[in-house]
Amino acid sequence: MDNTAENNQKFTAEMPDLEVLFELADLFKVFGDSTRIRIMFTISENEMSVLSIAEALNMEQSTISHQLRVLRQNKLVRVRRDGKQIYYSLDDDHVKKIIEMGLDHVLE
Amino acid sequence: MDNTAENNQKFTAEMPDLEVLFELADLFKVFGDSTRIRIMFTISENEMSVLSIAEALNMEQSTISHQLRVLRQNKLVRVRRDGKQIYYSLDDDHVKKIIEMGLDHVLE
DNA sequence: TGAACATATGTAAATGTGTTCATATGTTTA
DNA sequence: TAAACATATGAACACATTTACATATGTTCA
Repeated sequence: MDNTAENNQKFTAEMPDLEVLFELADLFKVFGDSTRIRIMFTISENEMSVLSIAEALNMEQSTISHQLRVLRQNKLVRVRRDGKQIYYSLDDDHVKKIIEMGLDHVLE
Repeated sequence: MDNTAENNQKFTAEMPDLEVLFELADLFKVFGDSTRIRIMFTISENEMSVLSIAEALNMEQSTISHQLRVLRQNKLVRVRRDGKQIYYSLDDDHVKKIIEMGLDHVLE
């Protein structure tokens, strides 16, 4: 059984509970903002402090902080404090894969 | 080179142009609404008419029609007219895979 | 052709979201 | 401890989104 068939089988099972569908939509909502997408790209290779991210994207520190909170709440980033700075990085390869699937669709 | 490494390489390449990032965010925005997610599940196995979808989800016909337009504009559904009815189905396995990746994250 | 049916669309109301400004919280170091 | 710095948070505004209602458009068939 190849990967595609496996995926199809999984997908075409019964529709998940409404609650799960809401969670799913909420997850995608997080990816549905260009600032958050840019943050995710920015911290995809190396962890970065909040100010560095803000500078890299040329946006307000508070804007980035607000959006990092959304990413945090949805468990999409890892957080590490070192002295005054707080470093953010992407949580796992899962996140990258979701973005890649989207990129594939957009770029085709 | 295994699949994961391949994906990482693709992902960690330079950040795409701003324009692409906007498109990417717009794509995910489409997945970020529970009504549209439910529609996508509903038509994932068999094509369905607009009214059937509306009945299946117990929502107004116009609501479904509005959301189907969003899905259409983003090339996520296929459309086929047969007489008075218009049948919608998911466009490709791409779409299913994006949803599955999301489900994996939500269900873990 | 006209009535009946299926779908699409315009509009308006309610709700949600992103950003900024001001400020609070937490950490370091002089 | 106080000043300086990094980050987080509350509030307000502008803007976007979802939905429902009313109605237009398009198709069939009597």
